[in-house]
Amino acid sequence: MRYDKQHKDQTRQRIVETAAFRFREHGIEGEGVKSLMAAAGLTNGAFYNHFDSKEDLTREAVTAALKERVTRLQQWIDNGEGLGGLIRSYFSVRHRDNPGLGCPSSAVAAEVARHSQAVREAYTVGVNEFVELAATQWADLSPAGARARAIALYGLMAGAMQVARATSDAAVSEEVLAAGRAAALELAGLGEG
Amino acid sequence: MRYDKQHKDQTRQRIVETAAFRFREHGIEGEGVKSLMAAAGLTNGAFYNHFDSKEDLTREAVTAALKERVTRLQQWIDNGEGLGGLIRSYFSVRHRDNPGLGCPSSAVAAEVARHSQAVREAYTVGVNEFVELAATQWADLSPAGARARAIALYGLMAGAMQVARATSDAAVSEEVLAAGRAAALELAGLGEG
DNA sequence: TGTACATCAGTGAACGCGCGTTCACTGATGTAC
DNA sequence: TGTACATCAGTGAACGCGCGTTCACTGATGTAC
Repeated sequence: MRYDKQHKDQTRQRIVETAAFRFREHGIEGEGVKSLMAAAGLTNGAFYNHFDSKEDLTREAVTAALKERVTRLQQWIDNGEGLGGLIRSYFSVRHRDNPGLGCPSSAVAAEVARHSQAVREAYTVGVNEFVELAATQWADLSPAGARARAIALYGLMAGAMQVARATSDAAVSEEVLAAGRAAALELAGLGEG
Repeated sequence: MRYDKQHKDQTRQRIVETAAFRFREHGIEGEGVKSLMAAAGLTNGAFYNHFDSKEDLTREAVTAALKERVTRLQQWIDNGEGLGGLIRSYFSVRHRDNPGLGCPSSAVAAEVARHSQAVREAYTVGVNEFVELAATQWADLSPAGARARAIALYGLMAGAMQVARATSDAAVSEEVLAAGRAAALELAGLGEG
């Protein structure tokens, strides 16, 4: 079969998005090329028409997932809810139970740390963009102070979400979400808000 | 060969400790039974004299690693440094660069979330012990308030450490450590301390 | 207008490899007699 | 005291399986003439 002009680009994009989702759900190591391609509606062989290696795709998927999160934050800012909106949506049961569409750091940061320089650079760029945008939300702080707050908030969110997901006891897990939410709002200057 | 009475227990203990170290270094999925046993000075076949499965060992290794962290915190409390000592040692370059002996949550929490109920229960018990002990360090708060603080502190530490490890840029990584440290000390009521 | 050929995204079997697990075997030492 | 046997932690080859990757092939459609 022969395809129209944008077909290959669309397919590639679909693979990246599928990977961004499934890597967050199953871990990067836990998601094989064959099952990933099947989820994208293709067979394993086609993978290498699009990417040099799984590592190559990993880099792109990390970039895509983090870029999507920056867009999401921008939407919270645009609609006036700002960090409060982000934080409340972050510490939700829905987010906890759906890692595939959620925060990449809470899903794969520990794995990224063990990946190649290229993947880690993509991660660093993406996180930095998020932090830079979030830092604009502390009007009363110096740029450096706001950036430090944004980094701490980011770490708190990613870490607390992981603990909430790893916890087997439902009550403890919800306690973790609540404690994380409260501390995050406080960090954002929205305490008791 | 035949061995003295405690030999088997000692070997088993050595395997658990080796696993607790190597799972944190390479991830649970990233550390195979063969290489793990070699690191413990044995061959792969002996593994099943001691454990039913890798999952079984995982449960024990998670328990052991978290128990060790509780002991470590108790030492900080006993020597009078308390949470400040813990936090400063946590956000060190040494801890960042040596995950094998460090915080289990920053290394394998995301993986634990994808493991069996038994592993997640072991994780929950261990984290709970740590949180309970840490919560004793907010003398001025209610038990519930102190527990929420302890949980948030724990999440912040685990998450920020992961971001610091995944970051490829040395300056950014150190910035993450510093921001995490400052926010953690503040959460502990030791701001500017 | 009709036919032969080129294109190329996608197929699916196969590669070597490492995984978790199984199992027949080893061999140093304790015990039985 | 000496010999035969039992014990059992550990060995290492082998199992089936899924991994990431390679590659000869397919076949619908565009292009050449």
